[in-house]
Amino acid sequence: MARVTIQHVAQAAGVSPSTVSNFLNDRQGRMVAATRARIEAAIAELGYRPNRAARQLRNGKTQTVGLVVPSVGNPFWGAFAHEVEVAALALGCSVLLCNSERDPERERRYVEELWEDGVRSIILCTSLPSLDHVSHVIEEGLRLVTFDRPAQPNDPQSVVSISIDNNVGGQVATAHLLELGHTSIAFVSGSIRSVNRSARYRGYCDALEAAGLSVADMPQWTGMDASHFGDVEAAEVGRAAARDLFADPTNAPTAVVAINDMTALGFCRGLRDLGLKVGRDVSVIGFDDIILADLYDPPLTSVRQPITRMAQLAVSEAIERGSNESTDPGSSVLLRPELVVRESTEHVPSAARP
Amino acid sequence: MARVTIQHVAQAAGVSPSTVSNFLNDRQGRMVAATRARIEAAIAELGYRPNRAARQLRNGKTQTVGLVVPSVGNPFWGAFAHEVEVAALALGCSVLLCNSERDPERERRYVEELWEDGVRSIILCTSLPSLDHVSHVIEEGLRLVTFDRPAQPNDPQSVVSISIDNNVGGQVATAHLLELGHTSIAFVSGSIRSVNRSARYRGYCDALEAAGLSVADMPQWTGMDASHFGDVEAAEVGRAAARDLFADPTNAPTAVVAINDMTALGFCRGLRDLGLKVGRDVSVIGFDDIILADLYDPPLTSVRQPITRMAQLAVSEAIERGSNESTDPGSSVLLRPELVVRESTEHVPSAARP
DNA sequence: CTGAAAGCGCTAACAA
DNA sequence: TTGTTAGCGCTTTCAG
Repeated sequence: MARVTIQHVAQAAGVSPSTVSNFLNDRQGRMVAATRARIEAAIAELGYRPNRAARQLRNGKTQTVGLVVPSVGNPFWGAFAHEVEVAALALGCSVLLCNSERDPERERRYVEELWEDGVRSIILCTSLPSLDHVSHVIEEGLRLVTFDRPAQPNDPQSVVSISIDNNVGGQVATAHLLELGHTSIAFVSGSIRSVNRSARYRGYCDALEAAGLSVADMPQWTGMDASHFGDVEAAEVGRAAARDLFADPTNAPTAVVAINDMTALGFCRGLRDLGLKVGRDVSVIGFDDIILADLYDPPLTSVRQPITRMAQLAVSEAIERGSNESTDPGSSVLLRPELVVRESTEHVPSAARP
Repeated sequence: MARVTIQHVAQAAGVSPSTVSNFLNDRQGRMVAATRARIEAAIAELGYRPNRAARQLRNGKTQTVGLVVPSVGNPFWGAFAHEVEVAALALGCSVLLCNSERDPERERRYVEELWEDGVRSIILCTSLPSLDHVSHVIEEGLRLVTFDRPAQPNDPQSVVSISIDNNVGGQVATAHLLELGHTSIAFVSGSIRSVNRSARYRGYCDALEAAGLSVADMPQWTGMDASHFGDVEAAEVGRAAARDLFADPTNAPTAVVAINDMTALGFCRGLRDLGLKVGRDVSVIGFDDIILADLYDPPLTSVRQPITRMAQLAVSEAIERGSNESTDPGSSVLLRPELVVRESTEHVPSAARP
C-alpha cells in the first residue's frame, strides 16, 4: 500500500489539506466540531502519520532533541541518556545521541551538524569553561541546555543550565570524611580543567579550610595529562592515582574524594592491587551514585546526582521552552546533591591516629 | 546569513543545480573535470551543506541508522551503543537511539516510527524468538540487523544477525567451573525466554551432561516472574537469586553461572549480604565482560563479547549492504566468545569436597 | 555533457 | 470557517 498523505485524509474527510494541517497543528479552534470529528475519523481509518521530513523541510525544524554526552560508555552517562530518552518520549520527541568524548572540536561539529539537520533543541553535557565554540549556532536560534555545567558569566543569554551544586557536593563529601576523623584527604581527578570539576575541587578546599586544614598539606596527585580526557578511561585514572599516591607510604592519604564513581571504583581497584582494603585502610568517596556504587564490595559512599529529575528538567527546558517560558533564559538550575553513605568510608584507621 | 542552497552553489559555479546534484551523488563521471573543480570550489567557498530534510523528502530515506537497545542504562548496552556510534560516524551516519526496555510492543513501535521517519537501517538488539512484530516493515524494505539474537528458522530472508555463539559461551563458562572441581553449579537468569538466554542455558546443560552430571541435580532458581524483563533490574535479579538459593544451605551451589555481568555483580552483592565471600565461598561467572567486571572486588570472571568488532559488523551490515552485498542476507554471524578468567572463580572450597 | 522543470508532503499566507 | 496556492531544497527524468 502506498503512503497515505495529508491529501488522502483531506479527501476522505471531505475537506482541504490545509484544514487537516490546521487540525494537526493544534489550531482546532478554527474549525467546527463536525469537521474535526470527520478529520479524526479519516486519520484513524487510513492510519495516517505525518511525514516528518516534509514537515521539517517546511518548518526548518525537527521534533528531535539532540543529546551530546561525553560517552554513553560511562555508566553514568548511559543512565542519564536513558532518563533523557524516557522524558523525551513522554513529550513525543525522539533523541539523537552523540558522544563527544569531551573533545571540544567534536562537540562543535556535533552541535553544528544537529543544527544543520534541523534539530533546534540540544542538551549538551559539557563542562568546558566557555561556550564560544557553539555560540554562533546559539545566535542563530538554537535552544541549548547545558548539563553538568552551571551558567558562566560570559554565556549567551538564552542558555539554560541544569546541574547539581558541585561546590556543595565537594563540601559534603569532604565534610563527611572530616567527621570520620580523617585529616589526610586527597582529591583524585583526571583533570580539573572543567567547571564542574573545579567546583567540586573548590568545595573540597572550602571544607578543608573550614576545618582548619590546609589543602597544601594534603597528599597531592597531579593527575594524568590532559590527553586522557575521555570518560571511558575514568576508572584507569583512579587506578593510576592509587598506585602513585601509595608509592610513598609516608605521604599516603587515609581518605580520598574521587571526581566521580568510575574514578572511585578504579581507585578501589588500585587499592586492591596494593593489598589495601577499602574502608578499613583507606576511605573512598565518589560522585554520581551510579547503580554500581551500591553493588560494589564494599558499597561505595557517593554524592548522588538526581538524574531522573535532572533529565526531566533538561528535556522540558529543551523542548517546551518558547511555548512555556517556564524558566528565565540565562538561568542556572542548581540541584542539591545528596550524600549517600555506604561502607567505603570508615573512621580513620587507628594506626594513623596521633 | 541565509541558508546556502544547491542553487547558490550552482550559480557560483556557473552550472545548473542538477549538475551540482549529480556531483553530490557521486555521478561525477557525467561531467568534465573543469566543471567538477568549479563545483568543488564553490561548495568550499560557500560552506555549502546539503539539507537532509529535503534530501530525505525527495528520496524517502535518511542517512541515519536506528539503534534499538534494551536500555542504555545497562553498562553493557551503553558500551555497545558507544561502539555503534563510533562505527557509524566513521561511515558518515548518525545514530538514533531507542530503549525498548525489552518490551515487544515498544520494539514494534520504535521500529515503525523509525521507518516512518525515513530510517531504512535498524540495528535491533532483541532476543525475542520471533520477528513477527516487525516483519511487515521488513517486507516494505527495512534493512534489519539483529544483534544478540542469532537467526531463527522463520526469520525473514533479508535479516542479518550478529551475535556471539551463546551456546559455546554457556559451555565454556560451565566447563571452567567444572575444571575447578565444582559439581553443584546453579544457573541464574531473570528469564530464559529469549533466544540468547536459552542458548546460554543450553550450553550450560550440555557442559554439565558432558561431565556426566545431571541438570536436574543442580540447585534450581526459578527466577523472577516475566514482568521483570528490563535490563536495569538485572542486578536486582542476581541479588534476589543469591538470597533465595542460600536460604536452604543444604541445597546451595558452590558455583554460579549468571546470565550477564550485571546479574553476576548483583549476585555477588547478594552473597555479601549473606556474609559469603565471592571466590572463596562461591564462584561466580558472568557474561559480557563489561568494564566493571575487571574493576570489581574480586575481579569477575566473565565470558567476553567482542563488542567493538560486533558493532562494526552490525553497522556495516546495516549501512553498506545493498551497495556491498558483503554478507548473504538471512545469514548469522556467530562470533566466538572468549573466557576471561579473573578471581571470582576458584577451586571448589574444601569443605564441600567429598 | 548540461539545463529546465516537475514534484516529494507539508504549511502558511491569502482568498473566498 | 475553509479552500487555493506557492513554495521549503533537493533529485531526476527528459531535452537540448
